[in-house]
Amino acid sequence: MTKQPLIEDLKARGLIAQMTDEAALVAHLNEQVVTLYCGFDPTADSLHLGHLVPLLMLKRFQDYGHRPIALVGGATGMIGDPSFKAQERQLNSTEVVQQWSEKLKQQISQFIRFDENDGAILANNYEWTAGVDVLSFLRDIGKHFTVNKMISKESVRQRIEREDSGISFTEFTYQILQSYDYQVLNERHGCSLQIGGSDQWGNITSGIDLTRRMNGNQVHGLTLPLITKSDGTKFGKTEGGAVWLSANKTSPYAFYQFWLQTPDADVYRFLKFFTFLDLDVIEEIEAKDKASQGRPEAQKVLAEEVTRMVHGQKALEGACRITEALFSGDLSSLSESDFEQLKLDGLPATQLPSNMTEMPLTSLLVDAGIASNGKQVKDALQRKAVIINDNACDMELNMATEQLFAKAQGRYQRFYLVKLGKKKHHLFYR
RNA sequence: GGUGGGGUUCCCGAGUGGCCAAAGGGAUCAGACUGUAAAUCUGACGCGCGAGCUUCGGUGGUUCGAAUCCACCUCCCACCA
Repeated sequence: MTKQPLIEDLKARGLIAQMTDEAALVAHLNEQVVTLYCGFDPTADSLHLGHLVPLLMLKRFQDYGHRPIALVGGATGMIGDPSFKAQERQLNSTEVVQQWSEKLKQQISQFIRFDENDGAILANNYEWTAGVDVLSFLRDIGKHFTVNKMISKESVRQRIEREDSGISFTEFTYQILQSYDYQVLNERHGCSLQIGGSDQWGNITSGIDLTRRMNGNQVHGLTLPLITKSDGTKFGKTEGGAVWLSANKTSPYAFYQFWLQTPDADVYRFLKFFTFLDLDVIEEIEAKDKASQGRPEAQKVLAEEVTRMVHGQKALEGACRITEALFSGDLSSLSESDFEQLKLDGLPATQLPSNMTEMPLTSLLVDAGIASNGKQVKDALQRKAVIINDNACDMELNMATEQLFAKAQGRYQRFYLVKLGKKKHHLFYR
């Protein structure tokens, strides 16, 4: 296989924001199997899309023969990274952080091979941080940091200079902890490269300094760009908040839909960021899309690739089945078992309550989670945007829930596909 | 501990006795147009189908009436000690 050099590929994909001495790093990567690490702090019980790029980055390195260490921040997660955060964070309890750490470990193992002899390492910094006593910490580690330097970091500057917020000593110390990780990993595993989001640059360079001072080793750093959207809104968010990698928090179907709705202006960039497709393949797709009128193929490719990677082939097929059924427009072709299958595939579904006499349609839909409040439903009703089994409803029918969901109205007497707007679908059944 | 400045609906941010469910912007949702895209335009945006109900850090008070005035408390920030 004639792959182009790793760094060249990463550059071409737009995946590098900053790196320490490029020539030295390239040479280093060419000479040997490099052990590199990236940290993931447990700030929730699942990783989300923001973590995906660095995670895939580890895999990219692994595919090129290097050895990744995925570090779960059981210790750093207890402290909270202040980097570019406007406000002090709420501390989580030890138990919660540990629980979350376990969840992250499981997720990370889906992406990176940890099973081989010379393979990757899954570590938790709690292991070497929890037992350090204060005096040792201050004398052995703290002595290598000057406050002057710590204060001048761009990542904490706004917190220090801001009028309306400060920074606790706890969070201020974060960079020391992360630096310590690098030093320990260098010592134990010969780790010589740390990667992370571009907000991590300050923490990474701190760690490089500490490693040089304590271990006498010159190590490297590389950061990835922040993923932006062309319209300036935040990437990775939907109505319901973050898009999670856990199927329990974001269903494969919702995940697939998220990618399918990628704007044209972003989709080719995202293909480079989030898939392992070769660059010339991506270019080919782009060229083809440009040549053809109408709807591009790229979103579909993106959605398929990423959903398969995160949730697996079976889940992808389920997501496609739902998509096909809901957006092809023809409900009448669905058999009774098709409906059952949609339910299994993860189309949001709710059993109808037994008594709907007094229940407005708004309440039913809000309770099912289709809309967050009745006003949205009301608005939709007024615009005839609520559709039950192909029949548009209006405001007059709001109190007629019982007859709307009467047996005779149901497909096979029991299925009701409710559409709110063009994209929100929900299955009711009895 | 002292002095000063703050805490408004998801976010930013106006409002300083009635005209305030509270300007404006952002985010979000829906409609038109499209390609489940973008841009644009329109509407919604505390809760409730509705009558109506509950908000402006907290508690009390002044007043016919308070987000707006007073007291106390609380939290945040800056400077000084």
